[in-house]
Amino acid sequence: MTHQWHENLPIYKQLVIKIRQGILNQLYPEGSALPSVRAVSAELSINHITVSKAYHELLDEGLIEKRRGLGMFVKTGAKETLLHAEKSKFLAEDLPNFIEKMQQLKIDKQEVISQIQQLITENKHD
Amino acid sequence: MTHQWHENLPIYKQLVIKIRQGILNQLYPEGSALPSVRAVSAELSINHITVSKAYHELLDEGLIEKRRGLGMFVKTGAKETLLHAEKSKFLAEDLPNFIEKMQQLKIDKQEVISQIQQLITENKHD
Amino acid sequence: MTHQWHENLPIYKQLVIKIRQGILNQLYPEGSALPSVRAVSAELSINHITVSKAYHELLDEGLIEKRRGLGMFVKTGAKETLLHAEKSKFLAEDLPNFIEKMQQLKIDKQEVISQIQQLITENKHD
Amino acid sequence: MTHQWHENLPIYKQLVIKIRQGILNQLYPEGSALPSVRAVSAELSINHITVSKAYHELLDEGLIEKRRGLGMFVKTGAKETLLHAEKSKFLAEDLPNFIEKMQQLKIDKQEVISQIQQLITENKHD
DNA sequence: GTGGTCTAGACCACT
DNA sequence: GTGGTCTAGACCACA
Repeated sequence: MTHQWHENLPIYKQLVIKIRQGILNQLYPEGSALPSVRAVSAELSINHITVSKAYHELLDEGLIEKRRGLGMFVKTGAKETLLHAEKSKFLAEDLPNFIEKMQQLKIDKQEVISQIQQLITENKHD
Repeated sequence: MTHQWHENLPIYKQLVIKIRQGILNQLYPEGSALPSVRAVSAELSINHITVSKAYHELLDEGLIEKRRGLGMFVKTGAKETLLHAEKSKFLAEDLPNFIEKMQQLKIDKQEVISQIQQLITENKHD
Repeated sequence: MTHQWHENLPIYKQLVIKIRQGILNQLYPEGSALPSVRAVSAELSINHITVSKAYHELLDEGLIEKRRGLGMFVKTGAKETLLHAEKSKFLAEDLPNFIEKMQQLKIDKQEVISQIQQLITENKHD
Repeated sequence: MTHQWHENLPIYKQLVIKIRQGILNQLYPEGSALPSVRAVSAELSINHITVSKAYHELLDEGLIEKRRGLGMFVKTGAKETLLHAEKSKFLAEDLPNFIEKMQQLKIDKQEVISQIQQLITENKHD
């Protein structure tokens, strides 16, 4: 929310975000192996070091672990950790920022609320 | 590698945002002069080139104008222009992003809505 | 003590160690600037990325800070932090390991103690 | 980038160390057979090649020998050889390193000496 | 001037 | 096969 200038983000950072989402989406379930550095670098046509940098960031966040000679694996508990962290951040930062901006711009609250209601009900399958 | 893409906007960008808010808040009413580059750079202990860069960005956005020998002034209509632009951006980007994130994290919609209701009613001047 | 195989350490890691010592030695007093990435890479004839990696590790440890456009600076309190951390590690890991090894190898305790006494008194200027 | 150069010795190296200690401890007396590669790899859930690598390192050090069709055996004299080698290394490397670090961190020598005295006397069998 | 990112290609250690 | 490190050289954003 705060700064969604996703475009100018360095490639490795975009990768980090994509993988984080993959963990949340069960695309990479806990215990599963991430695609190898080489595989990703080949698939996306980017340097392997760039991929490695992304994986290291996830390593530092404690979301994945290295098994030597085998590759990178999603840690057990990673999804929960992530969900928790992002939820906290959302409630502590994004929500207040959002509301503050809404007020500053004198956006009609009813318009916002109805949009939220509407979009939520559309995806009732959640 | 775990680094700052949080509040680490470039200084000049932070300045731009602060001044934009100043225009919205009437801190810098239309027609008024902005503090000189020298003054700002001294007060914030930053390079004058950084300040200059911020002012140029505002110039390019058409929010302020240079009066030779006198300095930078807020253009008439600046506030309206700004309000319009930011509102559009809010509705087209921030709101959808916000909602998407809400859903992805399965945040309870009622909690969010009630927070919005509450904070808005506190500031009855809406 | 544990594994002092300093040789096989990657260059960037050796650099990290050298700079940590520099901070302890007052070679890089708190608040002072570290030599620029380029300067170091030129002086040691190593790739600038390698230097950067070392600086990042110190950044992550909270020993140095980046001032944008200006370079890397030793944080205030860095020396104290370092000293504390290393002392703790020494007492909690190195000392016990040392003693355990001494016993396992049945090294004469008097020999060790006298060596310590001797070497310490030689450097009385501490 | 803040990573593991702590206890993250390669697995085969950890094995080598463990077996060396086993020889010193009489867990593997001279002339006795080491557990088979298969047995070790199964017990520790590691690749048999890793185990093999460890055994080869011990072979190269002359501490064990291969008896064709029977497996690996601790050589006669192995314990003595080991004790000698480790003692030399301890006195030539570990002790000086230890003392140097002690001085650099300005650790009180009396504290260290008394700890040594104490822990040694606890194990009166010295 | 500073650091940050990326590429292309090489070599190494571990399993 | 896996990841880790390094080089040489390029381009960019920030101050």
